[in-house]
Amino acid sequence: MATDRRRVPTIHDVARVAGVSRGTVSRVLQGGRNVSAGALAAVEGAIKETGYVVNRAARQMVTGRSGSVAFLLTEPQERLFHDPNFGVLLRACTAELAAHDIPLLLMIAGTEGERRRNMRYIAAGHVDGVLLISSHHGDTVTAELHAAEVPLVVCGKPADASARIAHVAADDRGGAREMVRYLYATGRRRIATVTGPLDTSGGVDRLAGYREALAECGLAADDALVAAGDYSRGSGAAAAEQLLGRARDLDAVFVASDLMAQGVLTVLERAGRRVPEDIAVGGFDDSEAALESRPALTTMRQPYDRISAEMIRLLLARIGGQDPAAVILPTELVVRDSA
Amino acid sequence: MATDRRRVPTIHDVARVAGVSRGTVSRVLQGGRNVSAGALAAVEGAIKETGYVVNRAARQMVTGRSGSVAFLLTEPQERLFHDPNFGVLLRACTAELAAHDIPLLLMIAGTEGERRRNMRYIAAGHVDGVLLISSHHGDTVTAELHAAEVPLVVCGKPADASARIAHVAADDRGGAREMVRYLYATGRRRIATVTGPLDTSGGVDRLAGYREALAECGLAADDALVAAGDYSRGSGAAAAEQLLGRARDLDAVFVASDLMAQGVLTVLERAGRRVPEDIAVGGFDDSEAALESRPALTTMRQPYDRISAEMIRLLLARIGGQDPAAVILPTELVVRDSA
DNA sequence: GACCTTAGCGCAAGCGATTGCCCTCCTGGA
DNA sequence: TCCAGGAGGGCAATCGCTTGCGCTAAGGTC
Repeated sequence: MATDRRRVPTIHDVARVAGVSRGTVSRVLQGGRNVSAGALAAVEGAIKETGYVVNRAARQMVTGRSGSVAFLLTEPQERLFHDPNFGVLLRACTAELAAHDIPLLLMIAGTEGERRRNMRYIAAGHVDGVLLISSHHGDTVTAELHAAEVPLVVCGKPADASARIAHVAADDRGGAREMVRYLYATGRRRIATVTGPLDTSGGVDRLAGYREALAECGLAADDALVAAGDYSRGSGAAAAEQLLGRARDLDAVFVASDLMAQGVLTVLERAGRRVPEDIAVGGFDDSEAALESRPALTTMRQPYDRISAEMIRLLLARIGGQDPAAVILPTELVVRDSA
Repeated sequence: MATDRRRVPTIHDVARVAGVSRGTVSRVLQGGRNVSAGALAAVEGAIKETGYVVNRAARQMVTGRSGSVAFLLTEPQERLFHDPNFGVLLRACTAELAAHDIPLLLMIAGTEGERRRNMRYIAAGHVDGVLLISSHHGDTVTAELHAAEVPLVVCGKPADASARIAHVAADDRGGAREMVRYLYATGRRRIATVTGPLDTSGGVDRLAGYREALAECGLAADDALVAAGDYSRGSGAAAAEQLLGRARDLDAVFVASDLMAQGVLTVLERAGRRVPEDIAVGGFDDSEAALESRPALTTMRQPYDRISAEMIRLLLARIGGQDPAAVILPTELVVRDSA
């Protein structure tokens, strides 16, 4: 505040004001072990008085910890922020980390060059850990980070389940299953699906859940009722066209993402099929898109707030030396107008 | 524990391998002034051989520069990522900074506590500069950062034009003017507007551009034709309801954001007004939303890639000690189906 | 009262980079 | 042959913090 100096106060200034040594001040900063109540109070007072804020660079030099973590996106550019889920996750992670006073570095590895630069940065120890948002089976980032022994938590199930990689995911299979059973319960018998990309766990698992539910309901699996998408709106529309062409009698479709469901809805509308009267549509995510659609989308909610909170918890545990753990969170059926 | 013994190479290792002193290695890192060609080659070889990466914390200690910048959002939580513009800007800034090898810290100051924490962090010198995304006139963040003499570039015109604050903005007034003149040129004579929040420069300037264009076209200003929104879809819908109630004869509406325009479109559809036959709708932003809408939105494109590039350029210049500058970038009319 | 613990805390050694200072050479002009 | 001038590069101080080491003094035990 009114410190005439433009200089930022250091631990030394605090020590002088408090009448103790720098070591003691540092001990207070570290939690106050082995510090008398008197010294503690003096130091805390001095910190307030001087407006001291620790110099993270200096701390990092000796501890080797940067006190920051990376939020690494390895999706292709276009999908990045078009898909509202990323934004929601990013915001939640930022807030969660802020509560721990840990800044979040946003890293986007769209191109190969960016990927390399970011890996270099991470491997150099500039961050304490990585929150990885990527799910494509082909990509090597997960393996690289794992090999580099960087504390890592992946959002979604990593492709290579054999490696013990900490991750947090929604219960894709269970969620899909519940949605399809719901469609069945409302009287639908020709239930199609638009899948997510099948080189992601989410895509695969939701399809598996769909099939499982069909079997449980005693409905025959029919490949004509399965169309692939890539989570984008456009791919949802394309898939819907296919389905309409292949199975004119379908009366419901489970779409593996809300964005794709929007595409499906527009195609159905254009084709003159009423939703939900003629065809019921169930989405997945409960993103912004679900509320925007007309009719409002019945969907499976992914608990992004809990997902991000768990990711942070797991990452901090990892950084603290604990073993990698995995968390699968339940989804929740949100019934609106489309089914 | 994963505390492996393979130590990260330091400048010392590089010096040893290259057969020079640490000082010389550092000189090479700083650009190679006063270094002979032979030493330079030796050092570069040694860097490659050892896989050396500078320790930014150590560098920061002596230079006082962190080598990172903050991307600070002070908008209320909800608007944050629902509005696709933020995402676009964030992505572009990240990419632009990455090209300079500067990591971006994402900071969200939704609540008062977050605001304080972030200000503290910034004031402590943990970042070299701030990209501020905020436009509400009431907020004090801009002033605070300016007072703290932190290199700062604001996206959008700062409320307090008197302070010399570096900023980059689209030509809101000119863009609005062009859109309204376009609507006039296509034969519209009862042109309404849905404004953005009037405590932001964008909101105010687009309204000013609207009025200016009306005057130029010889149309009378009519308060019944002006409804206020806050850039959100919902507010656009509400504004459209108002306008329909107040001026049933309107034949065009200039909406100050694409998101609001979506809201307007749904209301018009519900009211049985055809777009563009009965009523033309012009948006602003050319965001994702413009393409999603039905009919596809005619809108003014904000050049986000250029905006972000300019923001980074200005910020780096600021950090380098140059005086604050302002850049206003032209918008571009994108004609689609709604007008 | 002598002897042990042990809590509290000062001391100072680094962490890895930058940079001012100075010492060597080398070159060229007188 | 000498010397001035300048380029190249080594040396070491320095940035702010953490932490192991060891000293002091306050209790506890017998």
